Amino acid sequence: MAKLQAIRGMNDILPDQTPNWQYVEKCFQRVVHRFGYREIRFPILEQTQLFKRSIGEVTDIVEKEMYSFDDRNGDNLSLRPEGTAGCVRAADQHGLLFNQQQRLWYQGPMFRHERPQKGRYRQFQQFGVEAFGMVGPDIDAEVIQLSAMLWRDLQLEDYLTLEINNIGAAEDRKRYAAALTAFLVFHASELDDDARNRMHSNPMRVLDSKNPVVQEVLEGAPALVDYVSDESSEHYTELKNLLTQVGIEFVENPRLVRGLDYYNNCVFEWTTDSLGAQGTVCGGGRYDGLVKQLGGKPTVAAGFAMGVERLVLMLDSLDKIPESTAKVIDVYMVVVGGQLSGQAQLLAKQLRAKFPEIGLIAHCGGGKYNNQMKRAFNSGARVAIVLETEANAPLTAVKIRQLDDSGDSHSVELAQCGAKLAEILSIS
RNA sequence: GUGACUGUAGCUCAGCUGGUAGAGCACUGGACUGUGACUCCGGUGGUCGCGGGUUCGAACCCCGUCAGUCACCCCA
Repeated sequence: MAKLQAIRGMNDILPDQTPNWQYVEKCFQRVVHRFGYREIRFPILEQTQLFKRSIGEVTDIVEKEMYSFDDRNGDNLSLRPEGTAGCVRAADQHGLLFNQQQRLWYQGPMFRHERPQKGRYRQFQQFGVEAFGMVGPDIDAEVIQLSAMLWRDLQLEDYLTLEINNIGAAEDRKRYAAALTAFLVFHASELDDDARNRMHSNPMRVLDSKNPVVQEVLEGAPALVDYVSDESSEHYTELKNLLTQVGIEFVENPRLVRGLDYYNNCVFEWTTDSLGAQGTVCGGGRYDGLVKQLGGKPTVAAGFAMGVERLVLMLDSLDKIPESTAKVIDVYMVVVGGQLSGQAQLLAKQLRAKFPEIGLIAHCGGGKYNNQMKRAFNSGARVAIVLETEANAPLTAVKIRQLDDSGDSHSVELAQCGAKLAEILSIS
């Protein structure tokens, strides 16, 4: 029988890595709190229909990347491929949206059946914010500012670039798409297969083709800007002013189009060149029509999502994770001789009760002094408490040894153990 | 979904043109040390990703499959 292993593209995060994740998660929670966003949690599984209607029937995500299946009732369900759809569904279902303003954040696993690659996995962690009920560009600026502040806290600001674009309203895009398709059809012979395949179904996706030949053809293509309404342009201009006022640098990328259909007006991406092919760490924008599209009362919205794996990868490769992140224990209790087990466990219990904040490992499994001391050092503990007696003699004193360079060792009576420990660790 | 490369002990890897698996680290036993050391001696540990095929014989050749890595694609 074949060895059991994790599903392709789904990673185990081992104890050596979890501190890095916790570091990122804490940073995010701190930042989000600063802006007054509240957490919302919603299911990993939803009706497939939700994603089809929000993300778009002809997007790659829905067409070929969703984990969909019929459950025992015959309902077609999907593992969520992103967070916004579920967030909107939950918020609307519970009456959080109509005539209200909401600032929400979420975090959790998303699923997309893609070929695994660096920074791209079939189960991946996303972290996102969604703001509902605010019309002006100030909320766009706010969510961007929130992300920028996270980069600052994570010391990544020098490695990320903000790209923005105005993709206009849905009607604007419809007119533009028609014009673009006409252009592409005219130049079809100069395009690659990929672009030809997409020029009818989703012409705007051709814009961010990486093929230089295609890009050259696109030089002469109609520009989206020319099809965008005045209202939309004003919104965009105002957003740029706001970003400038709060000191956030950006580059305008007229080719920036997002892969999910619900976006409109201002969209943005934070990208890096330190991650290989998966350069986008965070992406978002406005989606004013989505709530209505999903059956709710019209409610404007803006938000973004970021890939936590990519952030952790970035922090790792740039060596931006603080040393202290890996939380180690403080005390390792060395227990020489099986007859001391009971007393060791009792002493450990008392110390843990007395100093709830310290981490204490009481050695289990026997073994000689040398090996236990070795484990004590390798554990990262600051001190070792050594329990050892002559054969069958009662335990009346312990040795507290500092595991730093000093190597100081103190012999103390059992009753004084706690006090001495507190003194050495400078705790009360 | 397409392509390239990779898959040998817990870890890092070696194994020449096919002849019944090796090193270092780690772990562990002992010697020496008033004691995480150093040095020395010994030990545990591998169905060579999995399944077929060719061959007297395959970790090494062929096919398939699974997984990993990177790129395309797409996106976070």
